[in-house]
Amino acid sequence: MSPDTPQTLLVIDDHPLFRKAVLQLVEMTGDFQVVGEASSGEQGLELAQGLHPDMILLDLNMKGMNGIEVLKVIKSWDLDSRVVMLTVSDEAGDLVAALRAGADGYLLKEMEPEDLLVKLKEAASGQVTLTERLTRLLAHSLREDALPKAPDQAGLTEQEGRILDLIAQGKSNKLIARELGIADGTVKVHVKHLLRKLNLRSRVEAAVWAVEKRQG
Amino acid sequence: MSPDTPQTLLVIDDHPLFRKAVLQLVEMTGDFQVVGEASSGEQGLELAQGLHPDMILLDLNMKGMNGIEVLKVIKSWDLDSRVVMLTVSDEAGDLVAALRAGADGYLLKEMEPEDLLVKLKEAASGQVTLTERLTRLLAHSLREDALPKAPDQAGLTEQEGRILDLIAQGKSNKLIARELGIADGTVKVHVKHLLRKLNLRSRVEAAVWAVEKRQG
DNA sequence: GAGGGAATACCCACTAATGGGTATGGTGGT
DNA sequence: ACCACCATACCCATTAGTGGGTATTCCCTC
Repeated sequence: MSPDTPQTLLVIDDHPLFRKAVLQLVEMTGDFQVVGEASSGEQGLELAQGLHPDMILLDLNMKGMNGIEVLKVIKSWDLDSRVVMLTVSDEAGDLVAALRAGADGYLLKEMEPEDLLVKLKEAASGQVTLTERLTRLLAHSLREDALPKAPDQAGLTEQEGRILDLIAQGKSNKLIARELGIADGTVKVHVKHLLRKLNLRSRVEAAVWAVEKRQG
Repeated sequence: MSPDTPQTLLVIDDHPLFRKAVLQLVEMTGDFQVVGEASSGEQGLELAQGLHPDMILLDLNMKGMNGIEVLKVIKSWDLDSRVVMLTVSDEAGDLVAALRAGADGYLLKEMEPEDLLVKLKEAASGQVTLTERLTRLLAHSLREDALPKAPDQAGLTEQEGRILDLIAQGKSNKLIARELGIADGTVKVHVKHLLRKLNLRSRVEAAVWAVEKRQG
């Protein structure tokens, strides 16, 4: 946490030109010292394990192992290297995946070099750093996540509710039909309707949702 | 989206002193016009429905209906009011809940008044705004979410355990295949095997069983 | 070192189950 | 009379589950 001693840095990126650019940028100021460069995920893992750098700059899109896989392995080692993802992707999914896997930062290559440096220092001091736009992406993706998880059972009719219960017991349409004394095809119609109302795609999703709601 | 006309603002907070402070702060500049104040969630809902304000400042911790409940109701109405949560809580859970429920911002009462104003304007222009520290909290809570995954179902191999987990998330064989990078015929084989080992008759039963075990 | 057994992954072919569409009737309530 | 709910029927495409077979790898044992 002392900003006095330069932080050791490992750069993992399969684009040599980019590695060189980072190296130049980062060593101009005295804040970081690049102790290693890797041109692939596999090589990066070796170096990370050998060098225990304070920080690792990790490209997301690489040939061979992609950045998320590399990140997971590094985090599973429990070194205390901070790992910042650096990528051209502004896909919400990639961002969420990276954070779930334990990334300490997620920055875009298209950033201004000065900003990049600022963000790196933030990450070095233990902060999680995202760009403004990514923060928005994140919030947005959370909401998308939330939609299918927030079905409103209020919209279901009694019969649909009963059938949902039976689905949540793992029963097939045929069994449900027998239990309710109605035709097999009728059950299918009700299932179709309740899936629509709950905004779900299959009886398995319905079962999972119902069980989680029942218990959670 | 025009920053020319002042945005109408509704403040919902059960602390009168705080409402007054916001009112003063916000009306000093010409950016917002407070068109209503509510001292409870219930009253806030009435006013929101009647006034259709451009923005709603909503306290999270209130007697009676809490802020999240109020937020959900407002968002279910599909007015196009932007809602910014304002709270003393820096609990990650509250933050995530607010974003999932559709909050357009989440700010802390302990912020500097000037910063608050800046953030409000950001939110007014359609951005999602979080403070720096909250961004970190968010990232952290995502990681916590990621942890609870425990295979090791008795008798199941690793792969079978992984696939059972995915079934318990409601996924189809095709999706599972893509996620694991294997053919979907192979997934079927694993499903067949795990159903046998667990003495179950369908993936729905498997999903129910896994979810119940996970939670109960 | 040769077998045997698990685990993984793939293939083919076949049946059952599921989900979507459309359509027809019969209720009961407003 | 209209509307929501329920029940049924039929058709169609996709998905899921079963059975058989082949292959490779790794590990254990004789």
